[in-house]
Amino acid sequence: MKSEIEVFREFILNKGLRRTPEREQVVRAVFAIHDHFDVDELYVLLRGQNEKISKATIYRTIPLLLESGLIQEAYFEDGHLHYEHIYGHEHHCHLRCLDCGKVVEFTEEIVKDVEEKVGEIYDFLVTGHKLEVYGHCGKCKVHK
Amino acid sequence: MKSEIEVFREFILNKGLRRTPEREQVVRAVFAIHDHFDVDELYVLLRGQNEKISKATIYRTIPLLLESGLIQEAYFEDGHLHYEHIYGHEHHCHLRCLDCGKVVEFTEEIVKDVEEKVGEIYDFLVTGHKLEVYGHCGKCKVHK
DNA sequence: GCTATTATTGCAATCAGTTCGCAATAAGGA
DNA sequence: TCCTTATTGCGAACTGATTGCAATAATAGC
Repeated sequence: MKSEIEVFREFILNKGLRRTPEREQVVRAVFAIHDHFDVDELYVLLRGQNEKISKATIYRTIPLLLESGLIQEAYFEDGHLHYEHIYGHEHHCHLRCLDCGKVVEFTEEIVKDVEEKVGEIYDFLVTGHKLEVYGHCGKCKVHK
Repeated sequence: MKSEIEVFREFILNKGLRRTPEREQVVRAVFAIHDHFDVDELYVLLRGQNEKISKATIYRTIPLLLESGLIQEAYFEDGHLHYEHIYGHEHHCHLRCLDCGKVVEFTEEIVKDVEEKVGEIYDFLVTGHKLEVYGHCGKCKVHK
């Protein structure tokens, strides 16, 4: 299996874009975080490694990562989007605690069937889904 | 079944808040739009009816509508959240076209089972879910 | 390897959506 | 009817994200 950097380089090449150290730093940071992240976390991580990268560049790199399929939007919270890397990971859904914000990942094959069924009914070429289940986690639900 | 205004009034009363014409205008606007909406659309609608309401008040009313269960967040797009009224409507999911932005609503009972199952496994008190299936609609997929 | 072309970067200015401070207003209890 | 204080509207402020521009650096052609 290709590494994420290889996938990214192929993508960049195919699009006729340029391979820059800044973009690859972002790719590495994204795959160094094994959790959901936002732009600011990437920025802090890279700056902490003495990488000289601007936030604007990170913002400009995000759409490339989305388009190349390396990351996807995970959820919107605290006024901005959070992402997660998906390359090399099987698809999963999120279970979120409305009180403490804890997020658990789970997989559910049956949603694939829903995708297929809905796509047929409404004549869509379905490419994916996002399922978020929410409620109150074990710790938080005792206070309810 | 209680009307949305009645539900809202009860909520306001229970919270010890005050019943104001501005808040009720927002409730009416929300239920006058039979589609997804954002804050600006509410504002334009209300202003078009010569209602003198400020955007700040609409922003301040949204959390009340969420908490009272009259509306829910539908999706994040174009840099801001979009909502939909849910009181009096059965739960539904969204099928979205990634190209033209078209949104189709559908219902899928099976997701309820997923909720239950996942809640048990991870010890969550599940209160709801959000499922968004995306792809390319009939019109847009021909260009792919 | 060198040069020319032009995509990319960093910075600061800008923009859009949302929140906040504050004085004026008005809801609801006494 | 009066009093207390929540709510409103306004504009300023804030935040996340985008953009214009000059400097830089990646690629293609020689």
